[in-house]
Amino acid sequence: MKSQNAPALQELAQDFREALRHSVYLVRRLDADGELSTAQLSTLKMLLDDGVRVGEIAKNLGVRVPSATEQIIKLERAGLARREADPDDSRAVRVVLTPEGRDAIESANRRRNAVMAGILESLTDDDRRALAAALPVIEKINSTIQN
Amino acid sequence: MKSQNAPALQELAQDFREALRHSVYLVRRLDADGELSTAQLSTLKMLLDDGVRVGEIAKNLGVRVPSATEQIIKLERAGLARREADPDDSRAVRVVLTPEGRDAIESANRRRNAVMAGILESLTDDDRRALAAALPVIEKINSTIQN
DNA sequence: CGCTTGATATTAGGTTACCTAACTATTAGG
DNA sequence: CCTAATAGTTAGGTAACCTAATATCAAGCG
Repeated sequence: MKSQNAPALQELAQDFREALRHSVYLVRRLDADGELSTAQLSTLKMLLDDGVRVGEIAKNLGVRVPSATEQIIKLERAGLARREADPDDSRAVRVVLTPEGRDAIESANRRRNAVMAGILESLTDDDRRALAAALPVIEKINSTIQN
Repeated sequence: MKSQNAPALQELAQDFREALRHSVYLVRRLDADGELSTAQLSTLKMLLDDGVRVGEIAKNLGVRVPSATEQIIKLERAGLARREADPDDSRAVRVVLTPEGRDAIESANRRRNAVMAGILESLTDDDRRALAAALPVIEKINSTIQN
């Protein structure tokens, strides 16, 4: 079994990487609607559990702390997030969503989900089932970024 | 059935977009090994069918022509690709891989596939099966970028 | 208590990869 | 033949990442 799995693993790795690499461009296109950039939406979504520290945002996104800071400053200037002092640790900063930020997530998602739904609509039921079954797996793989 | 599918479609679109957005960061990490950037590997791979025009590369990647030109110039300077005059249309340019370019694809893929295979190894057989089943679907979705 | 070590975040400066607009060269159609 | 469309490049700008350096604060230890 091992000797049968080993080559399949390599091939799966190759094909999956290829698919993800292509998806990078798809995401860019989907997000190029002038609402929120991919990076800003990703950063905003981190704030849905209230009061997140900058370092955590960076870790969860898989970027360095200065990159997270930069995004947060942009979100703050746009009125979508706010930085507050951490009561427990005055080195730290707690980033919170503003109501406008919450709305912005909603709005960007609505529009982009509609576009994606339009694409998914052209698939077969089997295709959609296969996709749905793989999503938890993909998220499991994505979560390895945090280490 | 339609009325049952409609909400599921929205939810699937949302979840899939979320997964892909996260994957953007995973791909960035995987490709941050100093070999070839994501953009350069993607551009190089376009050249595997020999003699591709700049406009086609751009279209297939989902970027504008000047962005493709920029990548091609970098690849050319690195000795990985070459631009040749199109015999049929002297406005056009045919981009071809050099042997070094072919090697570079090989080498970048080998290393990164190994990392990805390591991640996939920690999954269950069912997970890998689900992932494999979804890959053609994802590529089908990705291919909508060209329009 | 005071000092050093480590952690948290920001600032500064640089790179990559995209974009639009403007330009050059060539083809094709009326 | 001349105008309109097409292919590509150049110029200039922006977004999002990075590393290195800095300022602040926390925590442990002599």
